[in-house]
Amino acid sequence: MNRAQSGSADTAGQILDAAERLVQVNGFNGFSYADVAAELSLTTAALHYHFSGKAALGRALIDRYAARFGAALERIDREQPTAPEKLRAYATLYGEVLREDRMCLCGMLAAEYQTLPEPMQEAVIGFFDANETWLAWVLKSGVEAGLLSFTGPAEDTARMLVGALEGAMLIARPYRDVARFQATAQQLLATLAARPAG
Amino acid sequence: MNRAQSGSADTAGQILDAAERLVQVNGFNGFSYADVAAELSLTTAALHYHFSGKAALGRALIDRYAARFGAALERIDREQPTAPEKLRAYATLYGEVLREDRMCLCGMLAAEYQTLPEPMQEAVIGFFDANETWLAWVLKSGVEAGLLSFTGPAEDTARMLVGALEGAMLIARPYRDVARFQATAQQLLATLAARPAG
DNA sequence: GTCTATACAGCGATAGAC
DNA sequence: GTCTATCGCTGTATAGAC
Repeated sequence: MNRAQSGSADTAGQILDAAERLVQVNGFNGFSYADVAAELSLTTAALHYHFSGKAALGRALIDRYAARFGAALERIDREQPTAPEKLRAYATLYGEVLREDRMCLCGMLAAEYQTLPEPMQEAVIGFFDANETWLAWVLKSGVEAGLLSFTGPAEDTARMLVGALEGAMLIARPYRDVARFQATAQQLLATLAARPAG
Repeated sequence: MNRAQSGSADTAGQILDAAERLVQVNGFNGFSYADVAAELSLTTAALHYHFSGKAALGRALIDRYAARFGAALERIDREQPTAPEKLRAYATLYGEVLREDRMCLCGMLAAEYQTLPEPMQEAVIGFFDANETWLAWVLKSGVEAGLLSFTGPAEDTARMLVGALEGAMLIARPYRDVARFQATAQQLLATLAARPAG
């Protein structure tokens, strides 16, 4: 199980694995069917058997990525009891992606958004919406438990967190410096910690 | 003066204006010499007279953008007396770019970093370094004046700010929602405000 | 399910006329 | 300083054999 992260066995899965890595590193406009085919020692014609075109492949990429991310969030909910711990685990998800010299798939696609086919645009928005919804829920529960504190609606802080983490990845990657990301993540989370009541 | 922002008169400047907009919207891998030529009713051959190739054009793009940004920072230093006001003006710079449905040029190029020719990579890093240096200086002066407060080195908070603002732009653009960016910016700045001594 | 072969559009770039 | 014309390459995609 969870083969998606360690490499898929079937051809369609292998195509998705290779394409995913290529998009996360080079962008959707920076990779080609030929790149994927070469990596799997296939021809581009074989790729077209599994995915009708680049747009369909791209959409499948986001759908699988979003599903995997959703599963990771459920796992965090199960394993991390408190809101601050959930947030820390959430930031760690980003850090793990960055450690492989990748950008978040949807962060990369957000940059290229204007050039994407509409089915992909739709799925990118869905990814961010899901993240913000989950984060807002965590933030609210953290406030109720007296473990987090911030001003304004939880939704705003959720959006701030998604944006800040994506941006920290975006900038850290050219520097090839994961510590740069970690420092920002830690700083953001510290900001949300509830100060002892006085 | 400052013709760069309102449209250049000479051909080279017009090419830079058109290419800049195209890169900020579609990315470096999402625009072509043909796009720029069409927009100016020129041929791609004419473009090659002014810029030897796409790499040279890209480098010139960043250099001009960075110079303009540097000038904007100097202007902020002149016109905004206090650190919090400087930071607010800094965030406004980002907001103005976003209002034109553009991504920060170097934020966009950071996403495409791995596919960029080396002279462009170098210039992108230089842009972020300059921003962080300026921000760190502003943050330090704000702390000394008792107007800002944060924990850890000013350099870390400077990096956090650049990343968070770039990320907020990145995400706000697909939603075509400038308010989404403004909310994050405001939240970040509020975080840095010095709490009245008690 | 994968191949060979190929079509066709787009790309960056150059030569040489004007 | 801009044009026409063209080259070589890469891109996505398809037809049809195996």
